[in-house]
Amino acid sequence: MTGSSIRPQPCTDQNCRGKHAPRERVALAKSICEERGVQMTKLRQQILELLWASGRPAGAYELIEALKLRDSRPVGPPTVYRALEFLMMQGLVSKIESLNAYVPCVHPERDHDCLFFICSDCRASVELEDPRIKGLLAEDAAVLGFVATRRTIEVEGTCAQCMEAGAA
Amino acid sequence: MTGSSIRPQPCTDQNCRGKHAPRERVALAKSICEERGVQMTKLRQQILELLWASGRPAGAYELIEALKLRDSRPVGPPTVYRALEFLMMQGLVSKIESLNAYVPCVHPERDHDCLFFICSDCRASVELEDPRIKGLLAEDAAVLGFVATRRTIEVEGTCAQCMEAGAA
DNA sequence: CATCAGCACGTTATAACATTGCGTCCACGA
DNA sequence: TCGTGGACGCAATGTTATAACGTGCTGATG
Repeated sequence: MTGSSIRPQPCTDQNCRGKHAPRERVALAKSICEERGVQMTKLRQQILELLWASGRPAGAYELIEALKLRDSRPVGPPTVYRALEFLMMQGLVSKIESLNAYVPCVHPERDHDCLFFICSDCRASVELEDPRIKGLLAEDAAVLGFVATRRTIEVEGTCAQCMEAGAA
Repeated sequence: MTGSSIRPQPCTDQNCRGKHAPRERVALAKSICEERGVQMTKLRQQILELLWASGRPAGAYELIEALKLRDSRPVGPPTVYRALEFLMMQGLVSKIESLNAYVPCVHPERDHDCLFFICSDCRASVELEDPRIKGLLAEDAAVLGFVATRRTIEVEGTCAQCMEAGAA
């Protein structure tokens, strides 16, 4: 047990996804963009909504499909990738590298830098923040004289629900 | 500073890549396979050697090219991907997800679970072990009731050499 | 010895993910 | 009114990864 000092800030309990209404998160994203003087266009917003609606990491081509279905809007890959890039720049979306998929960031209002737990079974992902890990990474980087710009931390495995289901 | 307790085990100093001779590491890999009763075939060994020779993360298709050049041996993508999968299973190679590229593991003899620092400038990567981070991840996973099987920790940025070069 | 199982690897095709390059439209300010 | 810059449309292409199926070797067993 390292059970001392600073605890992780997992949004108080572990699964924010259920707690924050997608609409509210999208509204928050819009206000953030406004503050920053950048444009939350219709396309960008739709993509963010789709990601929130999805409940699990979504690939770019899934989003293309979804946009086509949702309002018969045919968009090409570059369009979607540009929108995703914008959303990532703004910290509203993260890419899960090990899945080549994208998820909405639960706390764009805070400075992110997230840690993802990804269930190989149900394909869901949970986002967590753990400043202690961030600290250790900073420490290790300092030892190497390395100046970090981006961190990717992904843990694959089986989530609690799937463990139970599997055990049954 | 968290400068107490257990320190990372970065192979004593930070950049093993220079210290361990590729040949010796390949030999080690072979002996490990032998112990485990799995086959280090010619192809697998060649790929491992190429990765060691490369000095930086190499993509699967780069390896295909290299094999073609090296001994006019034309292999298809599935062949290379299978070999890489084997090497990863044995802990001899890791995939850098954020680059879609592969690197040889410096310490297959130890239980790995590595942390990579990747320079966006020179494209080199440095592998580190930090048991403290592993511990924190385990702790966070436990809180979620999550059973982890694989960890991906990648830090992108600029390495010390490139920082200096850039500053000049 | 025949045979059969297991495996590594070969081969073709295709899926999945991502980018380049260029053109158009539109809002906004000079 | 014109020019500028950002966002998007679009065609083509590049890059990464896998599916599906076939072949050849090796080693165990009857």
